[in-house]
Amino acid sequence: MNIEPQIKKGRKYDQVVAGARDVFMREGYEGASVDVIARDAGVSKATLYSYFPDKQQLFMAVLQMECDLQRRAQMDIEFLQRDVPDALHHLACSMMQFLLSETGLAMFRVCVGEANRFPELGQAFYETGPLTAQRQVAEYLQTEKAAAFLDIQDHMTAADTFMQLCRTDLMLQRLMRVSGAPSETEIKNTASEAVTTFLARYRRG
Amino acid sequence: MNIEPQIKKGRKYDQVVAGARDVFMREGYEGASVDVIARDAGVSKATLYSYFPDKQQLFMAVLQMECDLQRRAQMDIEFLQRDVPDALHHLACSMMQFLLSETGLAMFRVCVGEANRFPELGQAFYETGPLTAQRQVAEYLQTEKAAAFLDIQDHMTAADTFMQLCRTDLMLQRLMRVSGAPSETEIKNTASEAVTTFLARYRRG
DNA sequence: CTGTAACTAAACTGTTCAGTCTATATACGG
DNA sequence: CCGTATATAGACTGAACAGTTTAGTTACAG
Repeated sequence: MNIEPQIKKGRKYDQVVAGARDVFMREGYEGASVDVIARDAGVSKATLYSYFPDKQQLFMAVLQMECDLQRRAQMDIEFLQRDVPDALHHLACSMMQFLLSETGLAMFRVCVGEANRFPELGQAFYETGPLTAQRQVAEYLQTEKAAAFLDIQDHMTAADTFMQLCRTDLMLQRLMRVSGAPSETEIKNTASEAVTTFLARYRRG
Repeated sequence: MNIEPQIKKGRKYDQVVAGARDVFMREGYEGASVDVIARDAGVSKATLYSYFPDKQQLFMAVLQMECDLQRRAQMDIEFLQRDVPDALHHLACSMMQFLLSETGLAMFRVCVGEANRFPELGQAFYETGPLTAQRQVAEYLQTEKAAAFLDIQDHMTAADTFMQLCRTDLMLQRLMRVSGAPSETEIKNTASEAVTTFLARYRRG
């Protein structure tokens, strides 16, 4: 009888994925050696290979888990009550917080870097990550409250614009290792900027 | 006496860089083997190593050259005469054309993927690529003609917004290998969208 | 206490690849 | 036509690393 709900067989599954997550995010896909992953996960290589047929499958599992986590975290719906500009600002901040975090950047970096060699990887990431987020934003924009305030024809395009306005130069600089983690106020200012532009475009009347 | 201006010693320098360019852009940094580069460049491995001390230096040279090329190409100033919305549309199109091209994507992909292991690489790319482009846009926005039409406080921020509006979901999809090359009209539509939003925010009055 | 399933350390295999080296060939200035 | 510069093919070294195998250990159910 098991008390812990085991996602898959064996007690060390989570441990393996957690270790893999760390190493992949730190070193990228090619840079991460399976030996190091096993060591970091506190698990033997043989055990690792009893859970996953190969390195690529392991990586996909990590990615899937990471995207799920973020999706669940984003589902903060307390912000539906605020008035629209406020809600958008809140949304922009939480989006940027993730995009600019080490984890968010690392995932993006690895997927971008490896998309050529593993197209299914890039596609999986695109769908569970950015596309899902875009859908969530579009959904919000169709809310009664938002629709009363905004004049939008194509909700997916508008959502894309909004997200794009959150991915500013700040993100590029972090991606390219030009600068370190941005301050809280930097994020807030950028978010305000994004909301201002978005509202200039889509505010009703 | 040489007729061709040789950038560095030896007649095969350009050949090596050209070959390296192709392979790196096709396979990424790790994926590109030096043997393949040498073969593709029509040069022996020993020759290659007589020009460059190691793989990384070779890669940096390729990157530098590519950025220079694009910078020079962007310097199309015939568009200064058009009225502002037209000029912006033109600019957006030419920007997207590059960002969405195989070359543009490949450079971005490799730099992003490798920025962790080679921080100086990411920084070099950021400066010779996106930052330089941003400066050019900001410069245009300070033109008499543009300044008369637009109400901008912070030109670099405005330039960033403009560029960001050009890097839409289209680019993300291409980066992640979700879709193939976009059609001319897709680019034009997206550019129009970007210009509309930009003008909504910054048009004077 | 026993049997089985999961786990372990570590050696092993086969491959890939950066970078070196050697012995040879071509080109070109003087 | 000679001598040096540069080029060539391809063998070689040494390291890294994915994935396998083996022989032995732990944990736990019954």
